[in-house]
Amino acid sequence: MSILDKSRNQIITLTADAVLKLGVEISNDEICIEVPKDKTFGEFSVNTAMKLASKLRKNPVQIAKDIVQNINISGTYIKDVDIAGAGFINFKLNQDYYCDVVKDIFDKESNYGKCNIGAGKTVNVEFVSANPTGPVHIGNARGGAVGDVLAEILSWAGYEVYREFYVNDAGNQVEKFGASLEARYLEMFGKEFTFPEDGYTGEYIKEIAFNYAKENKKSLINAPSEERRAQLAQFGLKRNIEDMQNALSEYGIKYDNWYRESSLYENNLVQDAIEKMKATGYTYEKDDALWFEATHFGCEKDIVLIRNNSLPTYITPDIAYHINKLITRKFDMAIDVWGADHHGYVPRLKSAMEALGIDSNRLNIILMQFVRLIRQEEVVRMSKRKGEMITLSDLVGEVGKDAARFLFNYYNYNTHMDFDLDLAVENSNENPVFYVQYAHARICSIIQQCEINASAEYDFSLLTKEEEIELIKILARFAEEIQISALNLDTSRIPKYAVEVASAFHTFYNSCRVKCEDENLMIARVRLITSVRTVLKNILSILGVSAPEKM
RNA sequence: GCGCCUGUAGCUCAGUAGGAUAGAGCAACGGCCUUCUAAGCCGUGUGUCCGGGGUUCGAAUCCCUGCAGGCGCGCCA
Repeated sequence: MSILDKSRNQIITLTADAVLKLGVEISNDEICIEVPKDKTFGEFSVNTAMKLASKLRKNPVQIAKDIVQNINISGTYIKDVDIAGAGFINFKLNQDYYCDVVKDIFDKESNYGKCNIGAGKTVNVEFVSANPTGPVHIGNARGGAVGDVLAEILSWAGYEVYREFYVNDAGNQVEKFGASLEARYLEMFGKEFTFPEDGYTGEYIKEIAFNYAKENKKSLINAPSEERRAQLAQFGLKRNIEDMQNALSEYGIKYDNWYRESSLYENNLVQDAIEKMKATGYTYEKDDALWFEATHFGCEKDIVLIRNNSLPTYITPDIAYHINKLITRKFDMAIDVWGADHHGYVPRLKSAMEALGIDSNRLNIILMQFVRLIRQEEVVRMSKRKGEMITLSDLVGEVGKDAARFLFNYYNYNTHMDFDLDLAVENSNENPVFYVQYAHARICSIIQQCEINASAEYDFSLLTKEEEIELIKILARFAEEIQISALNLDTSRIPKYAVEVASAFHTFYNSCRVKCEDENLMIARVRLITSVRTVLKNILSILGVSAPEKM
């Protein structure tokens, strides 16, 4: 338990006990602790008196007075209790609290910030899952940054986390991919060809066809079309998947597993899923197709599972995949990170889970809003059809993984964000990632120059200046930030918190000298900034952003 | 037409499971380096929280409704 939680629990206990003495029994959950906006009110406040007002038919201020009279703060982190406003009871913390926070950071070090709300639970985080018919593009870059950091946050929150990439290496898109490659292949040899409708038009298709010809002596020109397409598609998929793996690896993402859609077919899991769906009784045949009665589960329309050409639609292997995640592999929770354009698909997949008797709350879908790229103050237009797009590799090459990962996580996934390429490369102060890294580098430099003995006695009660206290207060919140982020599946709090920590440090730096005459004070302050460094380092590692010691 | 997301300062965004006087950064202006990294700090101004109703001690936050933008509503994925 964090020191912050300890202090909160004390406040809850003190309040509940005091209320009990008034002859009213309330549960601890009913006591709601808040942080007052105005610092002069103290660190925490409780609105219990106001809540009890109607029940006791008394003035909230009078109730607050009665409560406060019954509070005994001895032996706690509380220094002072006050009443203000409409009946808020305000608590101030004592120096022991601040000392213990710094000590706690020292003890836990690289584990400081962890919490255990997910202890004993497993979670599968599936993200990016870009189509292997082309490179990882910029839209996936946001999902990659968010998915990876979300996985890391959950891991810090105590979950056992498994990162997965779902490779769509089967089905319609792969057919089109093969047909597109075939056309380019034939074109290259001056043969007659027809380019498929809705085919892939990017330059990379030509490159793949060219490379195939270069690496394979055996010509496909006279092979049957079916074989030719299959050969080219398999070759292209292998290439593309390797490229995606490299690009994502440069982006700092390592998956535990690349799950192949094709393996669902190979292992008969798609057929199994169809049987399971049929067994629910919510399927029927119409127009030579197999339908799932999704309307029964609140969807607007029923869904086709198997087309009249006897091939499954996209959702069918996806149902099989989620059965595999939630039943076969028994993950307590599955998180899918998708683009916002898939939102209509969410209720369909969930309704299939419900039909199968799986609690659909175990499936959490994060919908990323789209990213617009801005260059020279103009929106960069991209067209997937024409193959004009900026890839993840382009982005990492242009702005670096640190800036990209930090900025994508800086905004909540629900916001339609603009990514300004010029700004991200500019090492300016408008770029929060540099602000945070700079704080880290600055601390490293100071610590190096102070050379204190590691076993030196330290006295944190010397850390009483306003800037020191403010800094410690913020450091104390780390585990709570992780917890809230994990509960809300929201990564954006963490980079914002990083900026807050950095800012409090810079303010401290400008008003308190670390390397100073008073040796005891110096030792205490070196310890303090070392704990700031620990927190920054831990945050940056969660974000997958480097923590430079020099800048 | 129906559904989901969004609407807060000139710009980009916070606003913690309704709380006290709605906040940061950037941009603008003015200060701070003979001493630990000025990629930094300090100070100054800004609001129809999209509009309109409602719920209550109290609403940017919850409900209803209107407006604007994005996205979806395939036997595509």
